[in-house]
Amino acid sequence: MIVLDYRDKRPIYEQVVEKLEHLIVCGALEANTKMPSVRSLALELSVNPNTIQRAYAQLEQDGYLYTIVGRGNYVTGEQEWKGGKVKETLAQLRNVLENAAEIGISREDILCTVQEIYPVNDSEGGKQ
Amino acid sequence: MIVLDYRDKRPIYEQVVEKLEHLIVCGALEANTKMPSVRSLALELSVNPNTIQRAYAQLEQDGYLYTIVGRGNYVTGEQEWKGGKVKETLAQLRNVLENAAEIGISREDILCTVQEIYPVNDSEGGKQ
DNA sequence: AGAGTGTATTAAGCAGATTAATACACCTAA
DNA sequence: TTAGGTGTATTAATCTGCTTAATACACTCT
Repeated sequence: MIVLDYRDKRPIYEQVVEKLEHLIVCGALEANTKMPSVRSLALELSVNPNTIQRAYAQLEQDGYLYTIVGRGNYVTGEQEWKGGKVKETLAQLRNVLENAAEIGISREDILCTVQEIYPVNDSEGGKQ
Repeated sequence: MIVLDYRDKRPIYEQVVEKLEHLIVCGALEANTKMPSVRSLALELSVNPNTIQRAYAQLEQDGYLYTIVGRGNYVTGEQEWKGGKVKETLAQLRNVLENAAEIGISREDILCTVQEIYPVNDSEGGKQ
């Protein structure tokens, strides 16, 4: 399901949180999908169950999973995390842009980078 | 010169690196300015000299300081770090934009945020 | 010579991450 | 009802990195 990077200096549980969050956010794991049990994922990653437990607890707190004791952990619907995630991402964007402005990166260079990720053809005006 | 945040969970030396880097990047510390000695800054921050030594070593490796043994640490010129910093910042920008696209943030919302940090009046066309 | 500088070393303490070994309550299916 | 899988909690031990502490040395300037 996921692969750990042992060169990464961060705690294992943080890596697990990050990778599972990505799978959920990008839609690879649909809402209400049953996650692997704490013990089975720990076995798969050759890691202690406590470490996975900690990762799942974090994901639940962040709104990406919900838990039914005795049954397992399940993926939440987009509405549970979408708002917070958008807010967080826009805050990160402002932060990076402020750093960029501080070291003199031009508005044109910024817009050029936006164009890389959000491509738009001149011919496709405002509507489609 | 700088103030530590004890709520911050990161190592002290990382905070020192970040804050001094900011002072250099934003121009508060001009090129060839003499930095406080390892011992004096340690005293000012109520921290061990080894911790400051580690921060200075990191800043030197990143091109923000140069060292003359027996004399002290000095701020480098912009050309020493500008290139790497620009590259790093644009890479961060691409990363955030990719995350934004993934969760469905619109191009318009992105451009609106850019406008916040890089304001431009309609009346001021291309030249001034 | 003396004071201030960067640098290096060693030892110790501390906090967080991780492992390990259990234990308990819950749910589900046989 | 029972057995197995589930989440959850607890305790102890180990490990790693951060930090402090106490030195020591070579260098530069006055």
